[in-house]
Amino acid sequence: MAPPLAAPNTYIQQHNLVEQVADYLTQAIIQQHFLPGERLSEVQLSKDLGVSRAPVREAARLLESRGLLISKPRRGFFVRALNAVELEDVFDLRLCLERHAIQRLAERYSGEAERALKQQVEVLCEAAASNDGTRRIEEDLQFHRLMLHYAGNERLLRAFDNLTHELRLCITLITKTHEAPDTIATSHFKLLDALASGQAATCRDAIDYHIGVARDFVVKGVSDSGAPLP
Amino acid sequence: MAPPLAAPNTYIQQHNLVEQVADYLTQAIIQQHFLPGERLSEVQLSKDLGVSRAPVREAARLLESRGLLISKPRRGFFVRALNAVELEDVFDLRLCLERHAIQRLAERYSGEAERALKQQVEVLCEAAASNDGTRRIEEDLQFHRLMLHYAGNERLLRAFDNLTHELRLCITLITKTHEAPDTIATSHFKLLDALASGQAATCRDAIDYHIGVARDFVVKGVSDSGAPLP
DNA sequence: CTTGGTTAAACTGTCGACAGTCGTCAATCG
DNA sequence: CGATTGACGACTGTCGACAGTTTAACCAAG
Repeated sequence: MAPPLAAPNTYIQQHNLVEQVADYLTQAIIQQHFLPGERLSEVQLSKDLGVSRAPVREAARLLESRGLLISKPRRGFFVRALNAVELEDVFDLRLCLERHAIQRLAERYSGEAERALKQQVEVLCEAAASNDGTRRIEEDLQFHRLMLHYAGNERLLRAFDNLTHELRLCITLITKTHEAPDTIATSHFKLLDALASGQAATCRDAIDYHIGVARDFVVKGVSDSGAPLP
Repeated sequence: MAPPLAAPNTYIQQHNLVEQVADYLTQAIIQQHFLPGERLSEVQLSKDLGVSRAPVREAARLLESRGLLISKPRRGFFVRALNAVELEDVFDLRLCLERHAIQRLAERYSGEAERALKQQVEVLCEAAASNDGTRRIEEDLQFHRLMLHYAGNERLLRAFDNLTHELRLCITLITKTHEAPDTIATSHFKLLDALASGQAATCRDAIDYHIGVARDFVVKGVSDSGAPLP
C-alpha cells in the first residue's frame, strides 16, 4: 500500500488525463507496486495523482477491458490475478492467433516485412544481451506484433495486444526466467527462415515450437511461485 | 436523430445504471436508431434516459472497448461504421478462432457438448423458420458460442464475443440476406458430423466452408449497400 | 454568390459533493 | 468462549456545475 508516487501533481500534468492515469496504473501494476488481488481505492488514487475520481474511474474501466483489472459491483477495482490454468488459456489463444498470422504472412511475404522483422531481431538480440529483463520481453513482443501487423489484419493485432496486456501481469515473473541470448536469437531466426521458405507446414511447426517454449517457461514459473487465486 | 425513447425515466430504473445504459445503447445501435458514423451527444442521452452524464460516459467507454463506438478526443463518441475491408478482417479472425476451437473441441468431444449443440441446432432451425431475422442471427451466433464454450478456453469465447459485437453493427444488413432454413440446418449438422467423426481435417474443412459462406453473404451485402467510410 | 473571419452556442473534460451500501469491529447474548 | 447483531466508518455510484475547446451560425468583404 506504499504510495508509488513521492509528490502529488508531479507525473500527471495536462490533457488526456484518462490516458495518463491508465498509463500510470498499467506501469504500477506490471511493476508490482500494486499486488495481484489488491484493491484499488479510487479516492486514494485521486489524491496520489492529484486528479478527481472521474478520470480514475474511466481509466480503471479501460484497464478492466484490457484484463488488467476486474470490477466487483459496490466493491471497486481489483488487480487481476492469473492462475496457471488461465495462463494456459492465454498461450493457447496466442498460439491460435500466431498460427493464423504466420500463415497469412507467408502468403504475402514482402521484402519490407522481411526487412522490418530482421531488424527487430537485431534489436531483440541486443536487448537480450543486456540485463534489462523488461526491455527484453518488450522487444520480443514487438517482434511478434510486427508479424501480426504484416499479416495484414488489424483485428488480429488488436486481439494479440489484448493478450499481451494480460501477459504483462506476470512480467516480473517472466523476466526472472532468463533464457540464453543465443537461444532467443536462433529461435526467432527459425521463424524468419520458415517464412522465407513460404511453406505453410514449416511455418506452423516453427510457431508451434516457439510458442510452446515460451508457454512452458511462463507456466512453470507461475506454478512454482504458487498459483494465486482471488 | 429522432429520440428513440417516448418518455424519459421509463426504461432506466434503478441499480447498475452503467450496464443498463450500455444495454440501451447497444440495442439502439443495432436497431439503427443511431446510424453508423453518427455522433452521440452525452447531454442529450442523459436527458433522454433521465440519468447524469457519468454513467453515460462509462457506458460509452464500455461500448468503445467492444468496438461499437469510437471516441475522438474533444469530439465525443461516434457510432462505428464498418467498411467491406474491415468486415473481411472480422471474418478472417472469426475463421482463425473457430478453426482453433473446433480442433480443441474435437479433442475433448463429450456427450454433454454433443447434446447441447444438437439442442441448439433445433432451436436455430425453429428460429430460421420464423420471420424474426434478428432472432435467427442470435441463435446462430449462440450455436457458435456453445462450440467455443465447450472448446474449454474462456479467452477464446471472450475474443469471439468481441467480434460478434462488431458483427451486430450490420445485423440489419445480415437479416436482409435470407438464407433458406434447410440450408442453415444442414450447414450446422455438417459441423456436428465433423465433430462426431473426430477427424481434424474434416472439422477444419467443415468450419472453413461454414464461415466462408457466412462471410460471402455479409461482405456481399455490405458491398452492395455501398461501403460507408467515416 | 461565394468566401473569409468573428462571435456565440453547445459540448466535452474535469471537479467536488451527497447518498446509499458494504465491510469492520465491538458489544451483547447464548 | 464463540456466535450474532448492531453501529460506525469508508467507499462506490451518481449527480450537478464550471472551464476550455470545438462547432456552427452569422455577418461582412470581395
